[in-house]
Amino acid sequence: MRLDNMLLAEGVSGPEKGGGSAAAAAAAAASGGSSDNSIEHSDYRAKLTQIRQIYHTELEKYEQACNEFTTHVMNLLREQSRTRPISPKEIERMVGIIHRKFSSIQMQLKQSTCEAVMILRSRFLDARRKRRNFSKQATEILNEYFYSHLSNPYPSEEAKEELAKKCSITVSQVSNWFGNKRIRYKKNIGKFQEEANLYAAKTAVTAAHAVAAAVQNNQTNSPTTPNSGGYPPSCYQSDGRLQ
DNA sequence: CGGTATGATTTACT
DNA sequence: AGTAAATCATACCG
Repeated sequence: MRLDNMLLAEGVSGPEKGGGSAAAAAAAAASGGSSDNSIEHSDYRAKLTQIRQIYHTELEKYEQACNEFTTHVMNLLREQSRTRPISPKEIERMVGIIHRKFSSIQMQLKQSTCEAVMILRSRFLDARRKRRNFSKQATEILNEYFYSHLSNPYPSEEAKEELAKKCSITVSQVSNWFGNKRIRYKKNIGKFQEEANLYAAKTAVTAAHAVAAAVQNNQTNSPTTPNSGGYPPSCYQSDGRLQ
């Protein structure tokens, strides 16, 4: 039936103690397959797990109640069997009725669980749709990286992960940011000149500090220029592609 | 309120 | 798979 499939797909009625994996898969599926799950999704997963737990405990309760009630009725019938003949067919019929009643109750449980999941999902999607600007600190870090790698502002996967961690955002958000930044910078370099100078100066200062520290440590290495090709905004081209 | 900045999504290309 | 470019939707600010 429909509800069962839905709950199964949502990881609610799947492997009972499978842990987050099923829920994570469900979350990934819910978000349309884009598997950028990591941070924001933990909240979603936690709530889904909660729903699943409630669902299972309730289901078990109903199951137990059904069994109890069945045995109770059986006992009653057995008692009655002393006064009047009771065919096995009648017993079967009674049990059938009871089970049907309880399964209809379970259906209600499934339905409300489904509703809860749907609400949770829509909230989750809404939260995703809402845009929040990154913190000042995060943009600071991202800009620092961008302008200090202006000649090749394409962070590797590891670099993205590190930036994501530093900024407490997801890796795909870092990718988005760099995508937007690259295109917007290229589109109007002039508008970003001030910002570029600012961050160039900032990294220069930190580099100077590093050099000073190195000198103080008597490490007379030649200061490896931190890749910032220099102030001229030499527009990056990704290997052979002219702007 | 209107304009701009900005994060996210979509589309197309390689 | 990763990116450019266009576009969408919202946040932010005067």
